[in-house]
Amino acid sequence: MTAKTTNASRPLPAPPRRGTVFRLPLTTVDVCIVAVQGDALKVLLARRPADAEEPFPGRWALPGGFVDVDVDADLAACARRKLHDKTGIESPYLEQLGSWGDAVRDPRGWSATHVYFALIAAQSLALAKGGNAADVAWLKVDDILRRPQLAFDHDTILRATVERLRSKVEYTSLPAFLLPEPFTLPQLQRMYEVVLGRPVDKSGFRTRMLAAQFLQETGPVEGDSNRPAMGYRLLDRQAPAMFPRTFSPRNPD
Amino acid sequence: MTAKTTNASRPLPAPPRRGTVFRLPLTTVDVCIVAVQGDALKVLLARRPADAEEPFPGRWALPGGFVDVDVDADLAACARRKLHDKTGIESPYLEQLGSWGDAVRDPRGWSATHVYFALIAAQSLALAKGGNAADVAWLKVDDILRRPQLAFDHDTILRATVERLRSKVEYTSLPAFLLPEPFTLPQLQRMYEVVLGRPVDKSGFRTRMLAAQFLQETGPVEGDSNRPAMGYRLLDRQAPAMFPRTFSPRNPD
DNA sequence: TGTATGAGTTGCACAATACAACTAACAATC
DNA sequence: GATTGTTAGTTGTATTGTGCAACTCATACA
Repeated sequence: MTAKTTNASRPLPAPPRRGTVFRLPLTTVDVCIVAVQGDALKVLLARRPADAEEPFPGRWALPGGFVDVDVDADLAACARRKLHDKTGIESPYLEQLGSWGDAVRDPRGWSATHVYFALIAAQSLALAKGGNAADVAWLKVDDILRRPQLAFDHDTILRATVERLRSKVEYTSLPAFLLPEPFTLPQLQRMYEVVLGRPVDKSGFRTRMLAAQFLQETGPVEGDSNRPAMGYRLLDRQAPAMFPRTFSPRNPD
Repeated sequence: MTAKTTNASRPLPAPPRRGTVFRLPLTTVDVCIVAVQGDALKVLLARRPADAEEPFPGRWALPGGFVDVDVDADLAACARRKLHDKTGIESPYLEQLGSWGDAVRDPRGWSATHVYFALIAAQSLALAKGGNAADVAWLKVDDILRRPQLAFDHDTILRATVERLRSKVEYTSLPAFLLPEPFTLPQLQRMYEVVLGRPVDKSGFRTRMLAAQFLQETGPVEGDSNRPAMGYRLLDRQAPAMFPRTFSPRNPD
C-alpha cells in the first residue's frame, strides 16, 4: 500500500468516497494445477468461452478469474475457490508462484494476476472431470511448452511453474503431494523421475527420503504383483521437507 | 485472467465500456529495499503521512504505492520506479517476493500488493538520503522483527523477505549484490555472515565461491591495512549463482 | 519347484566441505 | 630493520552424503 501523498488524485474502490477517480488494474487469480498421469506431467486447463466478445475465445487457459471482493477473504482463498470449482478438491498442496501484471496481457486493460500452483494426485482426475461439465482437460505440459498456445500469458506462467517445480523437486519432498496416501517409495521415486525427466538412483533415493524424517510407515501395501512394498504417509501435509543437497548424478549426460 | 462466463456481472476498468460495474481490489506495489550497514541488516522505510485521513498516519512502511496504469508498463517497472524515487538507484538486484491481498489489510478496501525486494550496497546510502527529502530511514531489520510496528501487513512482508533472503543465501551468491564492486572475498564472507547471523568457515567459503564461476578477478585491492586482498567483480549482475549444497556447519549450536 | 520381477540392502568409491592448523603479506611500532 | 599484530590466503585431515553397482528378499506365475 503506502500511497504517495504527493499524488493529487487517489484510487477509489467501487463505493466512492471522495476525490477524483483513479484507474485501477484488473485483478485476477490463476491456478496452475499439476498432476502426473502415466509417465507425463499434466496441467489442468479450461477452454475460454467461444463468445467473440471474450478475450482469446476458444483457447486453452489456466483456470482462474477475477477476484470477487464479496466472496474471497484473501488471495489464497480465491485460488482455493477456483481450484475447487474445477476439481472438487478441498485441500491440495497450494503454493504461491508469483504475479504477472502489465498493460497488454489482457485486451480488456491493465491487469495483474496472482498465480498459485497446486499439486494433486492423478487419482482425483475422475472428480475433476465429473465435478464440472465445462470444457476442462488435462494436457501434457511438455506438449504445451513445445508449442505455446495458451490464452493471455499463460504459456509463460506454465513455463515458470514447471521451472519452479523442477528446481524445488531437486531438494524438497514436493513430489509426495502428487500421490494418494499411502504410497510406496518406488512410487514416490517414479514421481521424482517424471518431474525431473531423468532416472534417479534407488539406493540413494531411499536413504535420503527416510533420513529426511517426513514419512510415516503405514504398513505393507499389496501391489499389483510381486513383493509388497512398505506404505508411507506424510507427517505434514502442509509443507514439504527440505534436503541438504540436490540430486546430482555424476555422469551429466 | 480467464473470467468465468457464468458471472452475470463483469469487472470494468475506469473507462467504462458496458455491463454492470464490478468492484475491483486496490492494486499496489511495495519494495523491500535491503542493505548491510556495519554489522546489521537494514531495510529502507518511509514514514506514512501524518494526515489522519490516510491509513496508518505517521507509521513506518515499506516504500510503495498504487500502480499507475498510465506510467507503469508492468509490475517490475512500477517497483523500479518506486525504488528509484526513494534511492536514486537505477538498476539494483530486484526480485519478486510474492503478493499479499485480502479484505482487511488496507482500511480503504480489498487490496492486493505485489512485493519486490531489492539488494543494494550500503555505500549508496548517501544517495538514498539525499535523493529524497521525505521521511525515509534505514532501520535494523532485527529491531523491527523483534517489535513489529510497521503499517499495513508490512511486518509480515518484511519477515517473509528476511526468510527468503536467509534461505536463498544458503545456496546462492545473493550477498554479492550487497557490495560495491570490486569487492574482496573476506568482504563477501562478511555479507554472508551478517545475513545468516552466524560465522562461516573461511576455507570452505573461498573454495565454494571460486568454484562457482561467477566471479572475475579485477586485481589486488589496497585495503585499509595489512595484506591486500584480491578484488572481484560479478560476471553476471542479473542473476545470482547457485551452489550445489547449502552451508551446513557440523555443530548445530 | 523353478523363474521372473520388483522391493529393499549392502559395500565401496568419490566429491564436497567442515574444521583446524598452517603460511604469506602488509602496517605499525620500537 | 627486526618485531609484532593483523588480515589474506593455503593446506591437510576427518566426515558426510551420495552415486553406483552388486547383492538378497518376497511375492506371482508357470
